[in-house]
Amino acid sequence: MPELPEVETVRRQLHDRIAGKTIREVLVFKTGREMPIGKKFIPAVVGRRLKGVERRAKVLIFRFADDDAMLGHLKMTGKFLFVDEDYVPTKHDRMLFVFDGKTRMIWSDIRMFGYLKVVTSDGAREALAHYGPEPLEATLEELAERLKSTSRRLIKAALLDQTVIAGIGNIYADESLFRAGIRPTRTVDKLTSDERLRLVTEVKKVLAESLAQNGTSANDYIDTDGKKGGFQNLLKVYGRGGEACVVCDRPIKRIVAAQRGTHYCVSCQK
DNA sequence: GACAACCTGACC
DNA sequence: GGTCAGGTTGTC
Repeated sequence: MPELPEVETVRRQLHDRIAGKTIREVLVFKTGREMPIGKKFIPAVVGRRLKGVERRAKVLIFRFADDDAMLGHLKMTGKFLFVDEDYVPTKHDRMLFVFDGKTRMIWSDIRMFGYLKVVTSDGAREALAHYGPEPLEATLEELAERLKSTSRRLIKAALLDQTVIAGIGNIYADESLFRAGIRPTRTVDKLTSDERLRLVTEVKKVLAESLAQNGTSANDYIDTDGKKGGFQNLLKVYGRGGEACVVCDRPIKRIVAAQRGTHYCVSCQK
């Protein structure tokens, strides 16, 4: 599913529902390449109390009372879903977590790219150490400086690089560039300091606006109640190749840049 | 940088 | 049959 606004929406819901609760039971339906842990996983989590659910970049951190953690990445199609007792698992469900008070949480993942893994508090710190600053927390100056250091790459590639700035993905990279009036194919070293500042300003704004809408359900993102976000209705270029630009009416172009589908307006973005 | 890989499904 | 999909990682 997810970029920062979607993962943060899920984090808040998870925290509200399971913080303070103990994992009583785990059923594993599908393991997969990223989860060879198999037998070790269940005893590593069952009986442990969750202090809360945190987020760093697109990673969910299920923090146990002793500061060890279960790290979760949804990749493209991962979902957490709270379900009733009579819920029947589907073919894409990977695990069921049963918490205190009959709270039942499904982890499903159609494409099986995601992972859950248990780490110590040090292990969590190490696993998350390489990420760039959180765009909703860092200052504009900090964020602009991060872009400057990435030199001659395409700006689109730099925005997608989690070690430069954490949490931006394909949707918000395209939307930020449109709002800033910058073509995705420009190289970072060719941007003026004014453009870098404008771009990170729009990164912050678009992420905050999407978060306020509980994220974007452009493909199959849903929250832990199975509900869609609302920001797909406010996208200006992502997924709109061939359609008219909302500003100038000329067709939005779709190209491949940084190996990802990339959408921009030839006329509004220089 | 580009590219393949990890996987499944939807759509043309 | 081919192409595409909110991600990441490891190869040339």
